[in-house]
Amino acid sequence: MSQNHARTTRPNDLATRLSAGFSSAITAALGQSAAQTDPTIKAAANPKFGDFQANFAMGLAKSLGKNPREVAQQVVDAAPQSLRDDCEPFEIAGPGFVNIRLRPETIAAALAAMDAPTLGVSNGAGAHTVAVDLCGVNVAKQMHVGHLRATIIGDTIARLFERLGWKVFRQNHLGDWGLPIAMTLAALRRAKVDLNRVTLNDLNRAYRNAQEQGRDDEAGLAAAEATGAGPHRLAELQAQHVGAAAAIADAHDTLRRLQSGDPAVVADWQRLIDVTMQEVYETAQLLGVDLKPEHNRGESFFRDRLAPTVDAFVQANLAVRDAGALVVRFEGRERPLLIQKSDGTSLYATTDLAAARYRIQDLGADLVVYCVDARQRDHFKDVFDALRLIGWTTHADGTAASLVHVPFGAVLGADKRPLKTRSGENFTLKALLDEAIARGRREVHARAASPDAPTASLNHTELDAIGQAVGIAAIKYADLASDVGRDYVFDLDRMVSFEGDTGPYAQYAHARIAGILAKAAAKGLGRGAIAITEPEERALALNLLRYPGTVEDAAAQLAPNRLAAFIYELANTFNAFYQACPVLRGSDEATCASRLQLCALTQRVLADALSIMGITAPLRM
RNA sequence: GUCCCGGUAGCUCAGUUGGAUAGAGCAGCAGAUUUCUAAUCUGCAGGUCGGUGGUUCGAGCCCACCCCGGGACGCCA
Repeated sequence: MSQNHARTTRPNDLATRLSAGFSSAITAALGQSAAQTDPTIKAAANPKFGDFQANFAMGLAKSLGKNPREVAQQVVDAAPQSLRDDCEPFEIAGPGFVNIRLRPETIAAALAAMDAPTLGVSNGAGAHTVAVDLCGVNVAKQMHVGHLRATIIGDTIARLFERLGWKVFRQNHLGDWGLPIAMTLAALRRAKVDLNRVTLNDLNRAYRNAQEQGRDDEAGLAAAEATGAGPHRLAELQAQHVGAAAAIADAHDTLRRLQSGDPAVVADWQRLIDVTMQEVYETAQLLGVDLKPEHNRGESFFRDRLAPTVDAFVQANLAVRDAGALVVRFEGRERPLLIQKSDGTSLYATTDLAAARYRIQDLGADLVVYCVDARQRDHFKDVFDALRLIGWTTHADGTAASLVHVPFGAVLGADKRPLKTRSGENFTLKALLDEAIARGRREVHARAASPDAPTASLNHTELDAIGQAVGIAAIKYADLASDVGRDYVFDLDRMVSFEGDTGPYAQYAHARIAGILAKAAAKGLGRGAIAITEPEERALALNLLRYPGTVEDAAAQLAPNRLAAFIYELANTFNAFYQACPVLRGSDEATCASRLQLCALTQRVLADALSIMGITAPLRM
């Protein structure tokens, strides 16, 4: 599951350096038999234990039949000079922990090394390729909260890999083909609707109506007959039955004409896609998500690959007929994967198989990530297994691609049930975003009304822009900050309350830094070498140094919440630093220069981390 | 019925190779402001980590069983 190729060796990383130092110390002290022991360097659980701790001694002592504290002492005594130079004298504590406190010069040097355009994040220069399945909208349907998650989680994962220098293919697997679209298209054409003047709302309504028209209420008819419903009700249901049959026949006819390339039908179909996608792109832009027409790889893109896909499974004897349908069976699993319906048409699994093959073999993806609703867990498990059975996960050079479903949970309302409007419909994404932006703007305007607020001099338009950034950050951060696999309650009050672990809190820390740097620039104050003296400076510095490793971990684990946790910690330690360590007032020139440098680096890291989540950081708020 | 995911403070959640006294935020209480942006900071209080048993020097984490909640289970996607 873990994508280890997202991790690289960073010799400048402090934990990496400590780990290497202790490894050689262990070998020197205890011989080759212990050479494979992981020093297990971790950030200290508590600042009073130092900056890092090494936990190797207990396990090692166990296997050697020795006292853990003695083992720790032996290893510490054998520490190479480079390790001694980096650290204060080691302490052995508790059952055998080695407490590690870095010398301030070590921290300062590491910060100086990090002060490069990359901020210490390694750049694989396109050595690896990932395809990220995201967004997944359906043509003629409004985006709702489910698409919010598929879109922003996918975009963040894509950005994580981009930041690490991977070649990234965003894949928007549109629902733009098949009977549902044909039903909508047929209904619109029957009604002679002018498709040059329709909005997505119109399409959405047509889609719903078409679905309802097509719903063949045989069960209702049977029940009505059985319970002796009145003749009026029976006639109604019979009419519905007949109407549904006609609508479906029309849809099938439309689908056939679409598939055979009837120019008029194809043009109308394209128009539905254009109307839908225009709004999708607008929403993506509003959300700070990189999603454009070139990322479209919808169902229609794979339509000519479906038959060959089915054939390949049949040829390989992996698909068998069952009740007229074609299924792939798996060892030790009851549930088969259906790849062709009994009427000979294919279904979503078929498209997913074809799409995965395309991503691996045509795009050359080493890793294929699916940001899709958690309810499709079993589906992807089956699809992935089917792909492995037929061998499509292997590249021409024999290397294997990894397939990972990032299942995300539902967005719930206050009642802990899937978020719905009062009338029982899904909230459109647009409505949610509009509300969040309105809230963000209200807060920003309210604050700007105070004469001594830094934003007091800004005009209405400028404040609106900041408010929009705040509102969007509130929603995105709240979504990305918890484990994506879990459901969460959509509580706008909490998200835009601007207190605690929120996007606006991080933006605020960033704006505070920007304020200091602007004042310093106005006074002509320069930056200088960083010197770590106060505990708040040390805490901030150590957090900054964790950034490259955090980006790699978040990518390797496909876990945006790791990045969010880092952002919160950084904002938090900065605010504590801000409180305790004056930068511009009451500090001597060298301290001021050092702290300005620390501020500048913090701002860059904060902005960089937020940018991976597609969140903008205003200079004033 | 089978399978999957979850259950950690009043609420919302962190906690990945098993490590010291289980951490945050919100809500509550007590403090800090002639401010480098108080959308902040400091402190206090709050826990049978669903339960039972097991493995281990050591378990929120690993194993077994059970309880509770949610979800998925061939011709929708």
